[in-house]
Amino acid sequence: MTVPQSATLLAWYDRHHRELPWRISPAAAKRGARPDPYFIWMSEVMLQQTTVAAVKAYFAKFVGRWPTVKDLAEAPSEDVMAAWAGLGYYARARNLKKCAEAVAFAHGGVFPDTEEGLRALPGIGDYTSAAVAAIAFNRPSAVMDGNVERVISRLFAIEAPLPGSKPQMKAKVAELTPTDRPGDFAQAMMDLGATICTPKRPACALCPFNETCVALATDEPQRFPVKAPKKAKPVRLGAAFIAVDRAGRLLLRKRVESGLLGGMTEVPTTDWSSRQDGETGLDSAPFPADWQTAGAISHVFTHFELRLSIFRVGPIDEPPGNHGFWVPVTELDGQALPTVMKKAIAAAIPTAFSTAKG
DNA sequence: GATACGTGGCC
DNA sequence: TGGCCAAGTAT
Repeated sequence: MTVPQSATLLAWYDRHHRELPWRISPAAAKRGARPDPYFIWMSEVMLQQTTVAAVKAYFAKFVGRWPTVKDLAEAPSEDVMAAWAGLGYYARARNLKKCAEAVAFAHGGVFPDTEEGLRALPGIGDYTSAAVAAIAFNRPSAVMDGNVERVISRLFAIEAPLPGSKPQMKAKVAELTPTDRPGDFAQAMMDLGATICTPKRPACALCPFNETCVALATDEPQRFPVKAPKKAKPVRLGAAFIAVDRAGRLLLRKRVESGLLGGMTEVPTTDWSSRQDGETGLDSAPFPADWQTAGAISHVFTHFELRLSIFRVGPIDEPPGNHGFWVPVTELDGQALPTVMKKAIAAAIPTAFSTAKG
């Protein structure tokens, strides 16, 4: 055998597949069973750029609270955003809701069963449309995520850097994908990448492809995939304001629907680039008050690092004017607070969350 | 094609 | 401990 065969991988998958809450077993799939497309879609959206470990609790929470796509479509957006809080990439949650509404109200509650039909829905791109088509509907789509890129780049020792080499790799995936059991094949490639063909220290001795892998035969597998160099992260500075009234309520705001942390809840802050190092930002407080310093936090986003000076005041009488909405400090868990905002609050009110981070 | 978009875990 | 990484999509 000189080239990789799908049957080799499928035999490995039969014995070494991961058991995950949204999956059915390969034995059941062979008997003709299919998983719930709603579960597969939900898991795939949550898993975009996110680890299985982080997704599990959120998946259980979402399908427990909204067992069908219709339930999710009819849920208030604020509830969906609050349930997603902490998982990151919040455009996924906004699109999840839009997609559920499209399926429930424009497709009769039934997911499209083709890659093209799925691709037209909000939040579903090249990867997710192929993955849902293959896994939920057993379509022979070429499924390529970061795991598959790593496996393919090593199997064929592809020197061209990502992302430019994606079309070349996708052609290899399409060539390998079988018409029999394409859903299991897609999941097998991802399981292989996640458990054997790992970024560092791959377990090549256990790999079903170790007799045909060009990188293993001629090079260091962990050198692949070759990637374009990354850009440096700039630092942005700002200040956050923690105001508590005499009733023990915290002042919050809702962010605009688009962009960074779009649609999520925040504490009042200055903007995050104008302040020069050394200034306090107090002149940008939401209202005049006896603001006290309460430390600082740092938070790393995908493309910049944010350093926030924290100021607090209270207990105070509610100031005149509309500055947002006031929520009891004991009820913050029901809010759509992203992690960076929980850090800012915890810096000023250490008891605000049972699991404060940062 | 380049850029915006979160978070937590690992070494 | 700071950089890297994890089942990408939208614009």
